[in-house]
Amino acid sequence: MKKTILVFSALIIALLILFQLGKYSFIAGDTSIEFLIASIALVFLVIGFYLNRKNSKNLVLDGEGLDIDKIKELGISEREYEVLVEISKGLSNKEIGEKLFVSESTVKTHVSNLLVKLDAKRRTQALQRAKKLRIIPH
Amino acid sequence: MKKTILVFSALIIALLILFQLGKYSFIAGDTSIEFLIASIALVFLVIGFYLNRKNSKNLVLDGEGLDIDKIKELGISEREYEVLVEISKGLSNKEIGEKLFVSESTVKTHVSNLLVKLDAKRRTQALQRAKKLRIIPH
DNA sequence: ACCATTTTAGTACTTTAGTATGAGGCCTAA
DNA sequence: TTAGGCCTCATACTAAAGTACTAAAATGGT
Repeated sequence: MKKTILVFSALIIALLILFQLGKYSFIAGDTSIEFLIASIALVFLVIGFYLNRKNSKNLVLDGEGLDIDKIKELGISEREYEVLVEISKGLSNKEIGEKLFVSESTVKTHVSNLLVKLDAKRRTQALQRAKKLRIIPH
Repeated sequence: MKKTILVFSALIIALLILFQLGKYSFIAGDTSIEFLIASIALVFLVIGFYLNRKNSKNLVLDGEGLDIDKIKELGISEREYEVLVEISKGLSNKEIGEKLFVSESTVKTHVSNLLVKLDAKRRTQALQRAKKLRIIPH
C-alpha cells in the first residue's frame, strides 16, 4: 500500500522533472523535441513494466524468514504443520503417512483441518495460501 | 512469436503517430506541450502494463529469473504452461477450464502431459519440480 | 498445399483427495 | 479430577484428480 503511494509519487516527480527539462532544452534549442518524446516514452514504458510486475507478484520479502507467530495465530498444530510441509514437497497422503509413521486416515484428518484453517478447498490452494502467509518456505 | 512482432510494430506506429500529432499541434500552437507529454506518458504506461501482462513469460526472466529455455527443453507447450501456472495458483481442473475457456477434459489432458514432462505423479509434485527447475515463480 | 504439432474434447476407468462422524488415548491447566 | 486440545485411527461416503485411449479441428512453418 505504502509502496504504491511512493511509486506514484516518484512517477509524478519524474514527470515534472522531464517536463522541466523539456521546457529548458526547447527554449535553449540544444535538444530536439524528438529526443524528449522518446525519453518520456521509454521512461513510462519501463515504469509500466515495473508497476505491473510489483502489483501482480506477491511481495516476497524473503530471507527465509518464516512467520512462526502466524502459524500459531491460525491455530495450526505442530503435526498439522509437518503434514503441510510434506504436502509442499509433493507427497501423497499415503506417502506422508509412511514418512511420519501414521496411517493415511490420520494424514487425511490433518489435511482436512489444515484446509479449514488455511481457508482452502484443495491442497494446492493451501500451499498457495501458506506461501503467501509466509509460513512455509517457497 | 508473430504476436510479439505485431505488438512491437503497433508500438512503433503509435510512437510515430504521437510524434506527428505532437509536431502538428506544436506548430499550430493550439495544443500545449504539457498535454502532448501527458498523452505520451499515459499511452506508454498502458503499453508497458499490457506488454508485461501479455508476454509475461518472455519478459519476466530478467526480474524473476525464470528459465524459459528449460520450458522448451522439457517440451512443455504454451497452453500446458498456462495450465501449470493456474495449478500453482491452487485452482482445480474445473476452475482452470473456466478461466482458460476450455473444458475440464482438455485441462485434464494438459495436466496429464505436464505430469509426464515434469516426471511427476501428482500436481503438487509437478509444482515442486517446476519450482526447482525455475520455470514458474516461487 | 502439406506436414507436424498443438489444442481441443470425449468416454470409461482407476486412484487420490477430501468430508463427516465417532471414538480412544495422552497431556495439561484449572 | 475434569475439561479441552491434540493425535491417532476407522468407516463410509462424495468429489476431484489422473490414465489411457481416440480423434477432430486449428495453428504454424516449409
